[in-house]
Amino acid sequence: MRETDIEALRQLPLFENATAETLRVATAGALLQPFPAETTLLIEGAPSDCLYVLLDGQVELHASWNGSDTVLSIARPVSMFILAAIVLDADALMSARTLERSLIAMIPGDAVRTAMRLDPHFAGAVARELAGGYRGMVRSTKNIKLRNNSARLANYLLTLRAAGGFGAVVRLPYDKRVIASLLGMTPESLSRSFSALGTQGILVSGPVVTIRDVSALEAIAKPDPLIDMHAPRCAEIRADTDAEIWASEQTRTSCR
Amino acid sequence: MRETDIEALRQLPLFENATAETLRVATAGALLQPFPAETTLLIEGAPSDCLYVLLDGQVELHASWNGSDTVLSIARPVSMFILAAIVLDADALMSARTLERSLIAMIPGDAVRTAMRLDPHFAGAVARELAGGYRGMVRSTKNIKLRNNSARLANYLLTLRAAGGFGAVVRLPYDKRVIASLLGMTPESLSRSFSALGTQGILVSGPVVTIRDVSALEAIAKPDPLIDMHAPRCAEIRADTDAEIWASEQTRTSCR
DNA sequence: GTGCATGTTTGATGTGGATCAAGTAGCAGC
DNA sequence: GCTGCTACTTGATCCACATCAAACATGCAC
Repeated sequence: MRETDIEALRQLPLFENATAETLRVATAGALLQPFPAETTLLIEGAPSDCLYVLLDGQVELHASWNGSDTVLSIARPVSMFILAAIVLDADALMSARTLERSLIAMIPGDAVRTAMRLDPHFAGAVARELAGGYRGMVRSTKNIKLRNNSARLANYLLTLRAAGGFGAVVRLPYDKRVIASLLGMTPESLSRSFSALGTQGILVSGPVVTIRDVSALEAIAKPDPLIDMHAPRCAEIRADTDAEIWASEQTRTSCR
Repeated sequence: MRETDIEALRQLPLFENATAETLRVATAGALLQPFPAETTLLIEGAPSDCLYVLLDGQVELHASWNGSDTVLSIARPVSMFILAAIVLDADALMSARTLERSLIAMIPGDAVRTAMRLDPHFAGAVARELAGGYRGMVRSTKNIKLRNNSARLANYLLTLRAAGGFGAVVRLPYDKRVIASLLGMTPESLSRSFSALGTQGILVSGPVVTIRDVSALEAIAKPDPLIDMHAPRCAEIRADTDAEIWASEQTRTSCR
């Protein structure tokens, strides 16, 4: 990777405050590579050789069992994935697939682990990143175990609205079938849940959703700060399951 | 806490290889306290003041939304909980409640974060612990999103069997209603799932389950190493969601 | 434009599992 | 023993959601 490309990695909270030396060690042997859409980068069960950093595009993280498949998270720039597997040098638990043409940095796992050993501050940053990811998964589990399809969809729309600056119009960031799987339902059920929301002032036109009555939507969603990320925010969502980092960052730095 | 009590914390992978100094810093101001059964230690949404280490007993980690409640994990000795919240100095996402009389060490969060800053090796141990917890949550999410009630129960029984040395008889470690919630179903459904397994050579008598035909059970469970922890193991399960650590440890040390 | 693939919606139907309700078993206290 | 409490089971019913199937849209290749 070129020097300027490596600097791009500083957009990650993980490398934000890293010393030049740590960044050099951590990214030794890293590659920057574009991938076409619909490309499988990693299959679950495979050893995790390198940490992936998504610089541009979209990557779906999914898993399968017994012939069926579910989307666990979607990475959006700039974010990384399979950090946990890298830290433990373990097999990946998810598969990764590009949804669109994506620019991805691949950092050898050894380099990351070496940097953790050498730089306590970096190891701390890794720990905070993983803590955020863990909490994202806890939120996701609560979402799935406690809420029904309508409530999950309603909260998802509120999350998008918050991420998009609280406008009345939100744009669905990926195909509805992907959203359906992410929300733990079938595409048919998502479609029906959308039309059920039609009576509550939600208009859907392709990927564009218009929210005419936020309080009606909230009445269905019953949002909860311990599950959702609807709070006013400064940064964009980077991935559905590791959005915790900025949430705590934000608290500390008062949205600056 | 007394010197000898602090040594007990070394049973945690987190402190296993910590220097005496790090252990001293990390546990500064820690308290050791017994709690009666059915005691709420922590309510979700509360600031996480200290890291809890369960030395004896059982603690249920649960969460609620809109009047309903679900068990997310159960901590068994020796394990810790709410590490992620401590690392980020964030509000707890789960409530914690003792299921039986429990002996618990409470370590101030500041001390843990200070130790992370001072000792890179300790920060690395925290990162590995969190990585294990994250992966446990990923497994749990896959379990819930991909499998039905029967498959979840069947795999749960296989997990207990593996943890108990692969004997034909396993003992349910907690009340069935707790297991039901942990597995994401109602007590009624758990009861019916158990009786459905009766035709497959599973006998249930109170907390004792006899597995007469493992392959029949496996045919229902379709166990998957990327979801379950059925593999032969040396250590006991410490908690349902952070059992990943020993799995990787074990790989490295060949079960020694 | 036509043709074809892919994604989405709509309709009909089925079912896994929740809910509601009653009954039973186990156990502590007396 | 009896009483009361709690956990669990069993039965009847219901409903949220999945499944199956067909129609409909959208976009692209040509």
